[in-house]
Amino acid sequence: MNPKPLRADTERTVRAILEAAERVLSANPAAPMEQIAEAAGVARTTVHRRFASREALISALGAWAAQRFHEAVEAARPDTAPPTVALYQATVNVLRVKIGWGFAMGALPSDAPEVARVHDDVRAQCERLFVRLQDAGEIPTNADLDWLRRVYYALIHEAALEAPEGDAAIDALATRVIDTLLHGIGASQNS
Amino acid sequence: MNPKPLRADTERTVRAILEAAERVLSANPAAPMEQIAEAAGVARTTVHRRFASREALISALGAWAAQRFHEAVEAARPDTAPPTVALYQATVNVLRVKIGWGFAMGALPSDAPEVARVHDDVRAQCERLFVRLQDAGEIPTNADLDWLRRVYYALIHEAALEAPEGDAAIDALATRVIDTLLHGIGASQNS
DNA sequence: ATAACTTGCGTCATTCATGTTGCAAGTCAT
DNA sequence: ATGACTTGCAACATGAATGACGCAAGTTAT
Repeated sequence: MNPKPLRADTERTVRAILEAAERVLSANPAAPMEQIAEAAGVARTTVHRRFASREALISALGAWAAQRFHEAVEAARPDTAPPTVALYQATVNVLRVKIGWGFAMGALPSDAPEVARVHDDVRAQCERLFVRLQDAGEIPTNADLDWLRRVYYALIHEAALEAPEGDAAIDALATRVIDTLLHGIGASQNS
Repeated sequence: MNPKPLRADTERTVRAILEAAERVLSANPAAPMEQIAEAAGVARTTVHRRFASREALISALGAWAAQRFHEAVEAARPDTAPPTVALYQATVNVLRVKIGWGFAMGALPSDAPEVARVHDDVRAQCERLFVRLQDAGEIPTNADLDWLRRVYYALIHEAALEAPEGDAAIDALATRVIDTLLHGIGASQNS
């Protein structure tokens, strides 16, 4: 997909800029390019060299996050692994990405068709997984799958705000999300 | 609270501007004042006459929405009505406000202490209501009340995106929110 | 080692949003 | 009806963000 492999130099710079953009813009979506450059430890002109315009940077940020999102779901093998396992693994993986790239994933008006395509793909995978969960008897067959998916996204979004560090904490978070999704507030599940 | 009662003229203009700001900014938070003025059907200078700066307008918008939010919860008598009734009524009322003032309520970095105070008040009312629901046996006593409240907010936020018109639709939405909150995805409650 | 590339810095042009003011015409309250 | 207030319009001032250059110094790959 990349006809010309980037120089090691360049790649480091691009990554630094994207990470800085996530950090700065999540605090203030209207932050000027200069703040992003400063946070990335580069000159403002360098940002403009890598990303022609502010819009291009935002767009690239969205595409980058969408890619990580897609990888996170793929890694859970939602179409082949046992559905309850896949749901748990996908939750953990997506939580990780969302904690680090929350702005780029959520508060971004991504009008890019390429990004929309990835999100549609993930949505389709999510819905297939829910159907598999229904077949396994984990979800009632009369459940509204669209509402289910929206609640699932919303719970992940909410949980990611806690932004814990350790693996154990993220496991606990994922467990809580799935518990709440399937059984609502109340006693934790004893499976 | 208002030492000088506004002229009928002025009040209409102010309301039109606030409503336009909600509409325009929810579509594009960085929209220039001119777009807001246009949407309100007034000249740009008039907006500046009523609100000294952009920041002042945003702040007033947040304060206005916070007020409606507070009224919505108050009207449900959360401290005196039977807790399940209060929960339902508060959900319906807040959904109404949130549908019309979603931007001002949610996507607003309200640093104003006055607004923060109102939100804190509502949060306290919400938590008292949850305790009453625990006492009534509707919520397990081992529930994490903070997580519960955050999920409740998130579900209302998500439900409000459907933005239905009729009373019946909002009733259905509130029922779904509470059902999901208490029992998770699955068969609807048969109370 | 060398050729190609990248970066930082200073500089400049341009565009755009914001905020202000004065005045004529219209609206409101009493 | 009258005095006070509000609005639209046009014009102006200002500041900030964006984006583009060229050049000297440093880095990378082969």
